[in-house]
Amino acid sequence: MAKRAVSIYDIARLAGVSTATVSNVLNQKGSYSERTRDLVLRIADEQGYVANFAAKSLREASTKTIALLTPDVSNDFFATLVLKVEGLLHAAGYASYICNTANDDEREEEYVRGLISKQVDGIVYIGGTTRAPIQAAADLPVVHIDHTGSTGMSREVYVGNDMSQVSYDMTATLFARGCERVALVSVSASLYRTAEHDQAAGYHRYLMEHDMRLDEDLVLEGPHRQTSLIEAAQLVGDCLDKGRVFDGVVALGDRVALGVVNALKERGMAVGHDVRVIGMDDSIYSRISSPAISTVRRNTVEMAERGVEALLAMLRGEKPAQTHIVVPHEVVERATTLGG
Amino acid sequence: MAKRAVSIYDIARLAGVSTATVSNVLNQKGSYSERTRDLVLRIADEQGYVANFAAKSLREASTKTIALLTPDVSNDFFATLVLKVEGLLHAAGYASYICNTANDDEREEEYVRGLISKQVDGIVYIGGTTRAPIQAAADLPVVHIDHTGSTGMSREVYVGNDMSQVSYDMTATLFARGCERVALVSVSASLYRTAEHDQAAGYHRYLMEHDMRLDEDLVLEGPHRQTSLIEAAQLVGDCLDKGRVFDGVVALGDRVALGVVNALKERGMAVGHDVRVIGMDDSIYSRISSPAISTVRRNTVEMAERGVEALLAMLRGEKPAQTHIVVPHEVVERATTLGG
DNA sequence: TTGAAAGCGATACCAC
DNA sequence: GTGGTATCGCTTTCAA
Repeated sequence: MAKRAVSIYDIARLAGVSTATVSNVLNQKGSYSERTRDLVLRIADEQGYVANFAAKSLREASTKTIALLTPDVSNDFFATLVLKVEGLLHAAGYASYICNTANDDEREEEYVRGLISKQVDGIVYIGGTTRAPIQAAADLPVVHIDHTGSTGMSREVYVGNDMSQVSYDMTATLFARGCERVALVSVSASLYRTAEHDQAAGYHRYLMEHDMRLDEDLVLEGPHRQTSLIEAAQLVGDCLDKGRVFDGVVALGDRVALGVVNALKERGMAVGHDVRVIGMDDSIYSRISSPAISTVRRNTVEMAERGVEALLAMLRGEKPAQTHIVVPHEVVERATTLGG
Repeated sequence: MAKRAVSIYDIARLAGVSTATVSNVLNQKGSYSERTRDLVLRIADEQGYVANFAAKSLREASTKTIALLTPDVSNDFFATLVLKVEGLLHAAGYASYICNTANDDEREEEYVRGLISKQVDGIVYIGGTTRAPIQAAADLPVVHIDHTGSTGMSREVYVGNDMSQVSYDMTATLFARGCERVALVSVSASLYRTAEHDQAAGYHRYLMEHDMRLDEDLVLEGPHRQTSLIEAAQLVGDCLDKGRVFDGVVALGDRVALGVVNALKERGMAVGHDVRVIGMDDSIYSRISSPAISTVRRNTVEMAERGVEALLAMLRGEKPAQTHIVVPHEVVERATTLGG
């Protein structure tokens, strides 16, 4: 915003017509002669007319803007989702606000208040967990992508994987490869992703279904919220130091898995043979590791597509077909479980 | 936006005062008695009043919104900048639009047109290159962070490293460690970062200043714009296959460096001894590699701070102290140049 | 086909 | 200290 831009009035005056006609032509609504259309369009072009969205939004009660709330865009899993969601929304004529909440409820509430004031048409949560419902008279459509926590809005859609099944499949993969004692490693940075208990649940369930006892000593959880890589390495190192024995590791996140692999390698263990490891997210971390880390592909592209699709439907006033969309995941085995 | 929210009129009516008074109280402007203030505030609170920013923006010709244009937020270097810039702007009361331009001029122009229509107060380019100037009557403040290309606006500030000096220092580091034939590897994905010729320039300059001939065979450039990791590995592999000899590699980017390191390891070369490698950005890629990759820390935090500072100054109507801010960089040596 | 005018919600000038 | 009212730029209804 800076110097006064040309308005619809200027165009109207220059074209010798009314603002109503100019508006009609510009929005291809109502009716007008071909002559006036060409005239108006020419003048608008000459004057470099650009519609003022603030005015339009005020009048139409719609800003064509969506807010993207994510704990941290510098996390590559979230960033990939943000990229894709923004792209799809842009293609549909919506602009996207980016808000980094740090998974902090207070911060998030403050953001949401501001966003409602800014009259966003909808909200997309990407990753993380929300504990507090939205406090507002507004009632806007909300989509949760790989995010837990409800807002209390009347229209919300959840998109994500069946996380319990994901960790179940991870655990199953290790046992299928011959593991007998499988540890679970989770650092709180993985909380950024979604509620931890869902993820641990599948691990527990697998053990129970196969008549195995849950050994608390093999459930490693880190407290910090930074550098999950290093923290995971420490957890595993400590565990080994205490003389605990395991031959498989379910790591809740590829970064965690990478830290685990590094720690095991340092201790001289043959990863993929002595100990098998599986991570999650199919991110760059699992691919660049040596040995390459087995992981779970969670299908971010489909999540983004289904989420945006549902949001656009709600914005059109339709009722989304489903409120809980489960995107299929897929175990991708690499050297850390296949050996070789 | 959804059901009609309470407006300043509702508050005025309920409080038995005028909208002018309500506005004054809410904005702490003008004068009003303590009694009316308390009354208005109480009612506003009871009604869950939230100011309508569209109206405010229309009236004040300022949206308190900034657009962040970046080629690709899923690139972790850019994402880190986006995260930091957004945080600082948020603290200053500005919301941020996120726009992924894919470094495509046409796409970028379309974005900018929309953003001007949306009445953004300013634009921050983060990474990449822009070839086309902004076509618009609007004149808004622009900040370029690690980005090349001017917009033609009257107020713009550039923030970044001296990229020529960065590659000069990278080259110098390798020679200082005893290298005698140093290759340059750049894949076009590194173009996302900034103009390539600046980066190559330092390499050339170092060779010239030290009376060395530039060997075209050792300048490896990839054409694609994806997975710089794999592409870099191929470039280096091909180069070795052709029997070319080198003992040092300047990789324009940590991902590129990681690809190079992987390729060299696969060929059985001792990275850090037979061949030394240095990357750039001090990203996660250089740290998780084994051996750890020497790199150049480019100081994203300071870039974000200086950039936002300059933008806020311009938004206040001040003239920024400098239009070209050079943020210092720093070579970080690790195993790939130190050996060991 | 075209236009006059009301109104979206907030601000600010100027009277009182 | 308080309030009436014009105004920001655009859309839309209704009449001509």
